[in-house]
Parts: sequence; structure tokens; C-alpha cells
Amino acid sequence: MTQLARAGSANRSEDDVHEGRRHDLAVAALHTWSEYGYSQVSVRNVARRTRFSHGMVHYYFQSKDALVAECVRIIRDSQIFSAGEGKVGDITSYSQLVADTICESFRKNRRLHRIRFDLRNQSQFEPALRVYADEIEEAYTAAKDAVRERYESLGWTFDPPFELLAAQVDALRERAVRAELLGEDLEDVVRTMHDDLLQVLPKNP
Amino acid sequence: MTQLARAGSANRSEDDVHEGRRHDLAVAALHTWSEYGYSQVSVRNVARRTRFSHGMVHYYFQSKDALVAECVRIIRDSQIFSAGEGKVGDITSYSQLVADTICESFRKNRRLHRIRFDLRNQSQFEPALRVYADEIEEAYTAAKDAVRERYESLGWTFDPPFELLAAQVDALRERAVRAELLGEDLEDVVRTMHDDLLQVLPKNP
Amino acid sequence: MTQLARAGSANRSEDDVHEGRRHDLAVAALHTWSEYGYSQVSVRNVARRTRFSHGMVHYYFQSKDALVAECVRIIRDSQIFSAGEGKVGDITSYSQLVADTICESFRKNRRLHRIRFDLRNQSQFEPALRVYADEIEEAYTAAKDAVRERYESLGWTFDPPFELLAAQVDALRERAVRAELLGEDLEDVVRTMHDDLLQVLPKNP
Amino acid sequence: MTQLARAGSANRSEDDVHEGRRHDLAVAALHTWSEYGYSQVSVRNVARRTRFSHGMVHYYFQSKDALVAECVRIIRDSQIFSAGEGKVGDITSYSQLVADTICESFRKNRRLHRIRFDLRNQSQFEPALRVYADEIEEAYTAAKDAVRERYESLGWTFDPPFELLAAQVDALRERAVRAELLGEDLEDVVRTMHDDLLQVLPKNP
DNA sequence: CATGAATGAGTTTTCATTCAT
DNA sequence: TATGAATGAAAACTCATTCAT
Repeated sequence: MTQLARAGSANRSEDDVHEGRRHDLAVAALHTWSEYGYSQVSVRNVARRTRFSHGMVHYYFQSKDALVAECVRIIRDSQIFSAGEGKVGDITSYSQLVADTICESFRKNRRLHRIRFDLRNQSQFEPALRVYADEIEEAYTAAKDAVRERYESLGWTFDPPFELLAAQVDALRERAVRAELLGEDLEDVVRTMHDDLLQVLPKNP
Repeated sequence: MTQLARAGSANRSEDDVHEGRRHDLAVAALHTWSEYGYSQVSVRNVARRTRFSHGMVHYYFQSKDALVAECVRIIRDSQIFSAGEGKVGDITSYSQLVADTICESFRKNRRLHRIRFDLRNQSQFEPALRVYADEIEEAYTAAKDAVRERYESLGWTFDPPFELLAAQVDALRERAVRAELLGEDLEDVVRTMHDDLLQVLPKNP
Repeated sequence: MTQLARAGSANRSEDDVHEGRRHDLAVAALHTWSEYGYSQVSVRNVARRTRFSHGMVHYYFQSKDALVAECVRIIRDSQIFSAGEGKVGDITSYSQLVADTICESFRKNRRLHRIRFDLRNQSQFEPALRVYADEIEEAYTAAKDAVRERYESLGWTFDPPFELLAAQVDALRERAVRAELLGEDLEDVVRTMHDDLLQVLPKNP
Repeated sequence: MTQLARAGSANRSEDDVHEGRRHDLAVAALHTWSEYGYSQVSVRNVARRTRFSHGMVHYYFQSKDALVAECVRIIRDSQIFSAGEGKVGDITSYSQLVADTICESFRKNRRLHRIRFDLRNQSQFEPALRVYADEIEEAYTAAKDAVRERYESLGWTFDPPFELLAAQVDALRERAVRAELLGEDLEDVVRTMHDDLLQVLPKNP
């Protein structure tokens, strides 16, 4: 093993540490975001959640914007849209599966969804945020397509079109997010969403 | 006409002027809000839109909160939810009417809807805004109830329940708001929303 | 009676009204001053206490300074230092009388004294206030001289000099003012001051 | 010496620098206070005295209140009440010593006394300031007690009570503060106070 | 006489950012 | 790497003052 290789390996491990720190800071930012909203995601507020100084945050992220970008990357990569994975034979039971998995994923990722909705809203007014909102939307589209194809492979044809159904499902998510933030019990929220999904998703004719 | 009466009338007209200015300032705030989002609705930003100083805005509104409250009052009183007024005989043509009027109202009030969605979002994180969001929600509920009753009087029973339909309709509005803000042509946006509404609203069996 | 005379008389009565208003406003200012301190004597705070607008205050007083000047004039003319009026034969009973009258005057005018102490303090830092503080001090000196002469006519010679005694008496007033403002019962405050005065004022040898 | 120890020592010295700056800023505030009064002790005015921006002052002091608190701490800890330290055998010469030390301390700390009197005055109207005024008053009480005990150990009994004497002494200080601020020569002021003290303090029978 | 519209400078505070160490 | 000193712009709000009516 050469000096160089050792140096390389050292750098590699330093890089890992670096990446780890970055990730930790972004996670702290996500917490702040989901609890207090985008407007409170300030470098200082985030740093306050960590054992680091606000100067540190600027060391790892060139700007507040870069911090937000990292948050978005985490959301995008975290499979918050996973739905309908698993094998079932008919449409009604597939819808059941979809409802179950959407609810399960919601339960786990509701804070990220809350951020997603907040970001989507803010991105209307801050053009700089649009690329981030779009990134997430793309991930969402991929997940939706998988479900649509599955439904179609089971012989279902969407009328009204699938897009409208997907929009409705997402509206249910948004509503659930709001309900929980306003203090409603999580289990009640999820149960309601599950019921609503079953009424809205395709059923065998 | 007596002195007193004249004085009274003078005060009345002065009050009107005062109320007019207040209203104008609130409208300026609404413009700022709809273009740049709630976070940019600062007293100075609003004043900058007018020919007045920021001290002026504080002269008319005791606080930023009072300014926001006036904005909300304007939205609440501006009939942005009006839909389905007019007489028609059957369900399909009533849905047509509803779609038409929703679209027409949207065309006129889309900036206010944009604010409404922003407010609803922010109110999740700023408890002080909740009363405002609720005020508007109440006005919305009243409008929705009128439509539901009309449908029911025409013999329609909602299954899935009306609430889900209403949520879907509002989601279509939100989507249209976003689409326009992202640069899509207003006419296209409205046409799409109209098509979607027709697919989603009740039809004669 | 000529037009002119009537006009003159009308002006006279208008002047009286004018003076009356000025006085009322200054009294309102004195209330604000004694309750909230000099820093809160703003044109608006004073106007708020009256049925007039803050513009009015500026109509009657060219500036905030002129308002303060009028306040001072009122204090100066209001005999807050009256003490020792009345006939008694020996020194001990004169001291008794002085203590009684000082306490009585304090009870009536304690708010004005509070203002006087506040003014004396502020005048150290705002040179513009010094003339006002001096005006009051002069009135005080006159009252003190009367008492001193009376003591001397009864055969008392001051050693330590009268000035030190007077300073001590005023310190007792200041202390009483503070005690009352901090919530102590007025009667207790006055009783304590009376006791202290008796211990401090001259007694027959 | 280990890394850790060095690091500790580095931190210690950094802390010292930080505390030093804080102290310097508070001293600047004390200067502003003694020259222009409490009402002018604004963050900006204080910053203006230094080479720093007003943002800096907020960096070191979370709020204006914290700045005031630090000022008070400095006053409290600066022994402005020290009097009568030293050994003497009889009452007259102890009074001499007390007068000397009070005057010496006054010469050094007259600006702090000025602030103390201003604070005591303001605290009547701003309840938030009372804790600060009380803090200083406590330090004063301790100093007074020491003197009283010393007099008593020399066989002196106070009648009128010691409290009245102490009030008179403090009134002399206040008067001296005012006299100097109004332009009188410091030496004259101190000489007068010294004379007055000797006339007022206990003497051998 | 009297009002209140309007201004501009002032207050405290927060924050993104830069930079020396 | 990491800190925290330092800045300057912006926020909400207050107030003395001027002035048209």
C-alpha cells in the first residue's frame, strides 16, 4: 500500500465524516422545517439544534440555499411515496394494498410530507425553490406511474384519468398532515385517510 | 340641513376616505402577498408598493397583524367561492353550471385563492394565523353547503361523501393556481380545470 | 358697546377657553407623568388621556417641550411646599406644626412631588429641562426661607446649617414618594414620614 | 502540557477575550448612561461610542436588558459604597475617616453614583428595572451596616436612628452628583460634601 | 379651532453572510 | 476543520413634528 493510497483512503474516510456531518446538519434542518415551517429554517435555528456553531453550518453549506437543497435531496431519496408494492390478484384487493401502504408510509414519513407541501407552496413565490420542488415531484411521478401501470395490468382503465385520482390522493395526504399538525390524534388521522382512500380508489366492477 | 347634520355628513365622508385608504393599503398588501408570499408581506414592502411611507401603514394599521386581518376580511367578503348560482333542471346541467361558475370565479379571484392556499399553509406553523385561516374556511363551508344541498334537492346522493368531492375540487383549484404561477397560460389553465371538473362532478345516471 | 368692544370681549372669553384647554391638557400630561414617568410623556400618550387628538396638543403647545414647560408652571404655582403656616409659641410645637403641614401637603401633592423628583433627575441629562427644574427649585427656596426665618425668630440657630436640614427633609419626601409608588400604604408612608420629621426637626433645648 | 490542556487554556483565553469585550461594551454603556441618562442608553447609541456596529452589541448581549443587567453588575461589584475602612480609636476621628473615605470613593465613582440615582428613579416607573435597583440597594445596605456596627462598637447609639443618618448621607451624595453635573468644580463639590458630612456625622459628646 | 394624514428618524431585534484565527 | 467575531440589512413598531383642510 503506497503513501498515496493511504492518503487516498484517509481522505475517503474524512470525506465520509464530512458527508456524515452534512447529512446530520440537513436532518436537523428537516426537523426545524417540519416543526416550525420554512420561514424558521434559519442557519442559526438549525445550528441551535446541533452541537455545532452556526459558522459550521456555513462551513458545510455555502449558503442557506445549499442547506435547503440537501434537505430536498434527502426527501427525494427517502421513498416517501412508496405504495402498492406486493402481489395481489384483483383490483379491489390491490386498492386495499395501496391504501395500506400509503397509510403506512404516511405514518412513517408524515414529517417529510409536511415539508414537501410547505416547499411546494413556498416554491410558488421563491423561484429558487422551484428546482427543488420539481425534483421531488419527479420522484413522486415515478412512484405514481408504478401504481398506474399495476392497475392497468390488472385491467383497470382510468376514467376520469389517473392524474385526477392521484391529485385526490395527494390532497388526502395534505389534509391528513394538516389535521395532525392541528392536534388531531395520529391514529384517528390515519384511520380517516385509510377510509377515504378506500372510497376513492378503484374497485372491482 | 342643520350644522350638525352637515358635520355628521362630513365625518361620514371623512370616515369613508379613511376606510378607503385602509382598504387600498390592504389591497396593496394582497398584491404583495399574492406575488411574493406571506413572508414578504412586511410593512415596508407593502408601503413600497404605494406612494406612502411605512409610517403611514402603521398609521392605518396598529400592527402588521391588523393588516393581515384586514386582508383576510377582504378575501372572506369577496365571494371567491361562489358557485352554482342559477337555475337548472337536471344533475348533469347543474354540474355544468357549477363548473362554469367555479371557473369564472377562479378567473376573477385566482390571486385571492393563491393567498388563501398560502395562508392555510402558513397557519400550520404560525398559530396566530389560524383564526384567519378558519374565518375563510367558514365562508368556504357555507358556499359548499349551498352546492351540496342543491345537488341533493336534485336527487343526487353522494357516495363517496360530498366532503371528498369538495376536497378534490379544491385540490383542482390549488393545482390551477400553481400552474398559472409557474407560467402556464391562464386560458389553458382554466380550460383544463373546467374539463377536470366535468369529469369529477356528478352526472345523470 | 361697540363692535370692537364686543369683539374684544369675545376674544377675552375665547382666550379663557384657550387657556382652559391648555391647562386641561397640561393636567393630563401631569397625570401621565406621575404614573408612567417622563419618558412616557409623549404627545400621543397625553392626548389619549383626553378627548382630543394628538394634533390638538400640538395646536396648543408648539412642541413637547412647551407642554412640559406648562406642567412645570402648574407645579410651581401649586404651593406644594407650603409648610409651617400658623402661629405657635415655642420651637417644639412649631416643629410639630411644620411636620403636620409638610405631611398634609405631601398627602395632597405627592404626585406633583413625584414629578418634581423625576424632573430634577432628568434635568441632569437634558439641559433643556434645567430651566424648569430651577423654576421649581426657586419656589422651594422661598418656602424654605419662610420656615427658616420663623425658626430664627423663635430663637433657634441652625448648626448644622439649615440647608442640611432642608436637604434631609426633602430626602424624606423623596423616600416617601418611592415607598408609595412601590406599593406601600399611603397612611403608613405618611405616618413614617411624620415620625421621621419629628426626630429631625429642632426641639426645645 | 497535553493537547487538551492547551486547548483548555486556549478556550480560557478566548473566554477572557469574550468577557473582556462584553465588559468593554458595558463600560461604554455606562459612559452613555452617566452622560445622557437611561433614556439614551440605546443599543445604537452605545455602539456609536465604540468602533463596532450595533449588531455587535447584540452579538454580546442578547437584549438591551442583558446590557443593562451587566451595567448593574459592574456597579454592584465596584465597591462604590466603601466607607470607614481603617482603625481609629474614637468616634470623632472615625467620623473623620468615614467622611474621608466617602469623599474619596465619591471622587472615583461619582459617575456610577449618578447612574445609581438615575436607575433608582427610573425603576419607580419601569418595574423591570426594580430588580436591578434592588441589587444595588442590597450592596449599599451591606456597606451601611458595616459602618453602623463600627459606630456602635465605639459606643455610639443612634438617635435619631441610623437609617435617617444614612439617608441624609446619601442625599448629600445625590446633591454632589447634581452639583458636578451642573458644572460646579469637582474639588469644590467634594470639599462641600466633606464639610457637610463632618457636620452630620456623630461626634464625641 | 381642531383634526388626522403623513413623514422620517428613532427604537429593539433577527439573520445571512463573511472572515480571521 | 471549526469557531465565533463582526457586519449590515431588514423586520415591527413608536413618536415628534408638520401640514392641508
